[in-house]
Amino acid sequence: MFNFRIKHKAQNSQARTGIISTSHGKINTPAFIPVATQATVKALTPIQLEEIGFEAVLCNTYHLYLRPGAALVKKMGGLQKFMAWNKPLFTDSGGFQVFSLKNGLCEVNDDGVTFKSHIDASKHIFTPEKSMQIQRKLGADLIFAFDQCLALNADYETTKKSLERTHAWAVRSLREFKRLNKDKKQALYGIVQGGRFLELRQKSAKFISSLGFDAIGIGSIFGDPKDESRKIVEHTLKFLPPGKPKHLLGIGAVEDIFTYVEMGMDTFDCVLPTRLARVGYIYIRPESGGKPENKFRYRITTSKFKSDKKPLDGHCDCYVCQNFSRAYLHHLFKAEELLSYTLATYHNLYFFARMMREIRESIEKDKFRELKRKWVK
RNA sequence: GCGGGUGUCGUACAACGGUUAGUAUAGAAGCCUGUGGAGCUUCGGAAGAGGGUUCGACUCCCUUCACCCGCC
Repeated sequence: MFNFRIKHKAQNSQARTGIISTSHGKINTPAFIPVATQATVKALTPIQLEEIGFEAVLCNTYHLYLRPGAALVKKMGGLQKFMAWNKPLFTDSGGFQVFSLKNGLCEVNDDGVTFKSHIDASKHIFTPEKSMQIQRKLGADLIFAFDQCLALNADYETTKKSLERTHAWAVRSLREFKRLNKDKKQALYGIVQGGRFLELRQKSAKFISSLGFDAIGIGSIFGDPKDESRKIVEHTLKFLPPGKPKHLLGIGAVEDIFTYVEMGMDTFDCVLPTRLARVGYIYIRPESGGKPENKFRYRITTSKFKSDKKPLDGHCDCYVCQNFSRAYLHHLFKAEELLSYTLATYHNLYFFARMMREIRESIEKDKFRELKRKWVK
């Protein structure tokens, strides 16, 4: 099942709150979706994710297809059962991972993408149909059409060609999805591409909207340069159906989230808080000095924290900040102790969950602008 | 005690009688937006001591000190 209900629209911006309903429960939007690449949000248990307050995570089709394999996941009862996450779940289509494979490990033609596994260099092919079949076997509630991701600096002709391909793949993805999804268990996001060209983005937005996807994702936005990314998303949104959920793929810088929530985006997935946690970046709230200039974070590994008794963030009420000092986290990172990953990830994700909760509350009280001003000016 | 060997960044190793003594790792600082417990960038850091040979010694010689191995 799938349903999206808009709860509240802001008065002086496009920001809104809503609820995405799936077979595995609800997602209150705007929401940040942590990435669980290999069917795990690295270093955390599902119980911890729930405790932090997340209602959905996103897994990667590319990784799970290569290992342990979609058939195995299906045999184990589906992704949710396999990873003990009994809540809404997304899978990415594999398009981006294939795109980001290094030094020509992949080759794209109109049919699909041929690529070599980063694990054992074995050869594989992804087509829109194959991506749908794999995502069906994995069994996530919310899945993505197979698209071609492109670098933002690609020239017009390249982008145009790529967009035509993505559109053809969108049609094929949807057709295969409908064939497989007779029981309506899953919902499919179409993906808008078009690189840095507003004209192509517009064309893509209109085309993808016309196909009848359950929801829309916007792809190939990389956050920087900010002005350009903002213009692209803003322009794209003008041509998308207002009543459908909109997901911004791969975006997760704090400043960007405020920007795009204000424009009307509903969900975001990003590796930033988790990946950065693993190398010692700690997010801090504005009350503690977090601001766009420092990207709301600092590095706990710097030697000045060696004997700092304070919590990671003095204005954070998460489990980590209530119980551990910066000195302890600093030590764990220096000693490469496993707990460092868990504690830093827990804190960073808590930071995001709380921020999103505050964003939702502010929208419903018509105070999003004030909250945004407090965070990003 | 005798014989042999080795002394080079914190650690492990390298080269060479002649520009600025190299590499790895550790250290310091920074980067990461649909993969990355990985990776990348930058910086700091060394000839055991003393003497001799030589235009010039980390390199060759001597003394001394330290450590290692073997023997009694």
